[in-house]
Amino acid sequence: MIFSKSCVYGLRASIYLASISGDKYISIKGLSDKLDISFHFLTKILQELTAADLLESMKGPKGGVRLSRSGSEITLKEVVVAIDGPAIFTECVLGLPGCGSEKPCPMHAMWEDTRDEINEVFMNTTLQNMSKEGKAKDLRITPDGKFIWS
Amino acid sequence: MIFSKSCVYGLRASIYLASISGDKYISIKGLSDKLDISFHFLTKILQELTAADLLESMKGPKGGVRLSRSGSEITLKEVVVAIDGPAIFTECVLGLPGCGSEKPCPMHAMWEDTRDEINEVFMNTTLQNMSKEGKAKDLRITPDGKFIWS
DNA sequence: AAGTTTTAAGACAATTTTGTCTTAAATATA
DNA sequence: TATATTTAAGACAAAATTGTCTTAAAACTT
Ligand code: SF4
Ligand code: SF4
Repeated sequence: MIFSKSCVYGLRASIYLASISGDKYISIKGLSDKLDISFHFLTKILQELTAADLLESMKGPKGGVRLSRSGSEITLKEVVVAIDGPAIFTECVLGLPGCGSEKPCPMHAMWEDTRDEINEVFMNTTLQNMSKEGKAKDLRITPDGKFIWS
Repeated sequence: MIFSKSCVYGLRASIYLASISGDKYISIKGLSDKLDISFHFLTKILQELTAADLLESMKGPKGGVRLSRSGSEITLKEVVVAIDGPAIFTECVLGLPGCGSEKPCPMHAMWEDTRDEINEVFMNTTLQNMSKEGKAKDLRITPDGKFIWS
């Protein structure tokens, strides 16, 4: 699996948050119901995104989380890096330490271009790109087909 | 991490085996020393490759493992699929079940091309490609720099 | 001010992955 | 045939990831 489950959950939640207009806080309970992710687990993941300043949170009634910037200003790469770290964009197949520097591994040449393309794609795609695409075409972001954009 | 550790170890060992000429069996103990991988763990991984008919094994003195075909006829993709399964070549970012079919996720469009490129690269690169490259340029396939091609 | 709702923090448990060890079976050699 | 060497198989342990639960702190409501 390319990304950890935490990362996938973080992406799903971020994309969904980007689909919501206004600056209201959305409760994590609501998110976890909608996205079919364990509430406490999702809370921990979103805390990482809050710590990375991608989300803002508010306690109490009317509290919850929201994007700290417009969804058009947050890239998928930022979300991935906040949860899984930058390895996928900088390292490679054999995962040798000190990659790409003086002594590469044999796979470096074959992998470098692909890795850079992954980097490009994730750096150039925003949460808004994904939420608009998903909403417009009514695409799912959960395993079951029950998810409904709001 | 894109591939599991088992998969990375399997790739390292396969590439090294492809660098050895002749049809001698190479002992797993020798491999594990050379590649700095736990002997028993490597044994288990190589058993998967043997079960997938990528390696042949022989017990007893003079026993060990060897490629079942020429390194020029075994692709990196075959090794990866044997250990980690085909998911990376067929699935995607959000890892939703039944991917790419009737109801894709919003990331499908952005990811499809990259995923197919990964597939191409791994399908078109052989163990011999990698071992020749590594041997010719004396590139490392282990974390420490002590590895020496033989 | 008191009570309710919600995130924060962290302890804890379950699962998966990674790694170790023991025993058995097969093969070569003496 | 007896012994040593090596893979096969699987039990077991350690570590990382994933998931659950409890308590505390903050913010709103009455
Ligand atoms: S040399 Fe290149 S391909 Fe090899 S491990 Fe390092 S970054 Fe990855
Ligand atoms: S729809 Fe495409 S990108 Fe989304 S999970 Fe399925 S294969 Fe991956």
